[in-house]
Amino acid sequence: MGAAGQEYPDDALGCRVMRATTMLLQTLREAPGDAEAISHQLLARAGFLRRLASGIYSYPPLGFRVLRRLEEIIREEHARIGAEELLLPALHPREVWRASGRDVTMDEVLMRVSARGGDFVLGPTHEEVVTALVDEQVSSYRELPRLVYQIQTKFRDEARPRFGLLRTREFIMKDAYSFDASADGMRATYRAFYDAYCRIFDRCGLPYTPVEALSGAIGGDVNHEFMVPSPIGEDRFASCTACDYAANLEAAETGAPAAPAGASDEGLVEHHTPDAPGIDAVVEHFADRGLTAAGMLKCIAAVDDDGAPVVLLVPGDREARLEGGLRVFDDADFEAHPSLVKGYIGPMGLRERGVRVVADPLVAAGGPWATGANRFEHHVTGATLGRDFDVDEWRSVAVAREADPCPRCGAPLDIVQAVEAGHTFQLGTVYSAGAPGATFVDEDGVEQVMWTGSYGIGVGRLMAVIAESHHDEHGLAWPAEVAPFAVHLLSLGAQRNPEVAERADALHDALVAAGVEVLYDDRDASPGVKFADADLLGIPTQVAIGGKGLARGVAERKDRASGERDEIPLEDVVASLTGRS
RNA sequence: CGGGACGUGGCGCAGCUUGGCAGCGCGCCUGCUUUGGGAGCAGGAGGUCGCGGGUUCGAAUCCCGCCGUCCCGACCA
Repeated sequence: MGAAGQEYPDDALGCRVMRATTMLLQTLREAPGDAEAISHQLLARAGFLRRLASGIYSYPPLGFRVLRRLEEIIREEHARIGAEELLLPALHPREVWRASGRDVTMDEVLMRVSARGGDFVLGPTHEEVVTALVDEQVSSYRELPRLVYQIQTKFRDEARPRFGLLRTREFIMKDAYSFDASADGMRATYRAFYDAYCRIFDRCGLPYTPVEALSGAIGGDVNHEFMVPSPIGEDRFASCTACDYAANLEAAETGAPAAPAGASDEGLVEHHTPDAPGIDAVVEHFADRGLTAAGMLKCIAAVDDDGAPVVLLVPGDREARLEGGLRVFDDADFEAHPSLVKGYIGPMGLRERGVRVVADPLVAAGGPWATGANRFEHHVTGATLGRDFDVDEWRSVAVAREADPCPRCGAPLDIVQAVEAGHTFQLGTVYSAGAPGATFVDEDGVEQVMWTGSYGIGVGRLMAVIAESHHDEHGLAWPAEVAPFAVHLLSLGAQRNPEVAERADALHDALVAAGVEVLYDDRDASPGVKFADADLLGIPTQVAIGGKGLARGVAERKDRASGERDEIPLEDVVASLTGRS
């Protein structure tokens, strides 16, 4: 055994605690009862994280090393596109959020703090702060573009933290922000970030799909989510089985449906349908006519950006997609528009009453329809497009389903459950033109507004997603680039065999000297315990030194991911692990 | 915020129905024996049974209130 307190050089992560006997690490045979997701169970069992409170986690050294690895990959790829790292305050004067209006729009997730200096917000994101910073320091087009990023803890008062690191109240986030002199510049910068993101996720060993997304509360136009398929995903996206079309289900369109059904001479008939405000109740009422939900026309009343009423039409067995700006009617809206009867809306005569009608193309392919009669407790059957009602605008507003046609090529769509691991936005001038604002003087001496983008990756979430997709029944199996150590060295039976201890100690020292990041399991534990823990921790390469191998002058090596084993002559171990064989 | 479940040593759980010395497995400490895929024996440490109140001679157990945690839903840069 090496002398206690012996000094070793710091490794690449600035850590010299590499012996299991001196590391703050406890593995658990059983997962904590509050861990549901497999990633959460394994990360907790292997000692990568500990829960302090709901959605708040500590990272013991092993987990911290994985975070540092992820950060290093992110730093390298950001450096490649010329982005500079900076650090921003976590504590923001509440006035900053009042000025941008997001104290209202993000009200529910803001964590507020009062202190002697006044009222503060724990930053959930930093667009306002960084925009103000760049505006102060940049005044000329000559200084643009500017690309900056931060890696730091952010806070959101999540309604429901879940699945371990997937959704937490305090989380480590990489956020980047870009400032350009023109829309074209912004688009070029966006492309650079998009490519950097692909490299980052590739290096993390993740199967990912960039999907088109809605922009949500952040605002802006073009944006992509980087999705990793997973059963714990909170999102779903549509993905074409033939071309590269992929979009979040909230944004996914579908192609034109099959040819319209043959003409029918069924007349429009009004029926008394007491106590049947929903699709299910109406279907039951007309059960003897063979009506199904697919034969009903679902009519959703909404209000658009300008406050004007819109009715969306989709088949009754479909969900309607409310695109940006549309808001479903509340009770006050129904009072303001008495011609739209809650629970009994039909498309007939709406245009005449100044209500815009937007229909999914599926509506043209079906019918005649059963639908609301615009009269309390009455529905109609036989409603036919062109005869009984018309449509102002045809648009894909039904939520896509498995096997729906792709909007680009018509091939069937897959629906995939996934985790959003990263998100890139072209913000345009949303923040730079408003408060706090960011402007510069162009080559003609005229003041212009900067064109901006923002680009986020949840670092803790990334760790969970990698664990989710890199494990087996024995434990974790980290991809090489993100593993906490490169090599897990196990001494077997060192207590009773001094030569094993000597050889293992010497090998540990030699590996450290050669710059190999090695975790040395020098505990006085049985071989079974060490093997089981090694498989649980998931360090890519395991090297075992034991009496059996020693007798033949070899160490045994196992590749954690594939399970493949081989033997290496002791004198060749360092060379083979450093790639110099 | 709505629905459901659960809070008992570091971790996993039993005990609660029917009130009567707080238990089991893992982990931890000491000793001996073991030793190539989560060893055995012996001894030991560690718990205000989530918190507060009530009922009772007596409450982990029954009643009331609160807090916390997880799951489903709503929400979600």
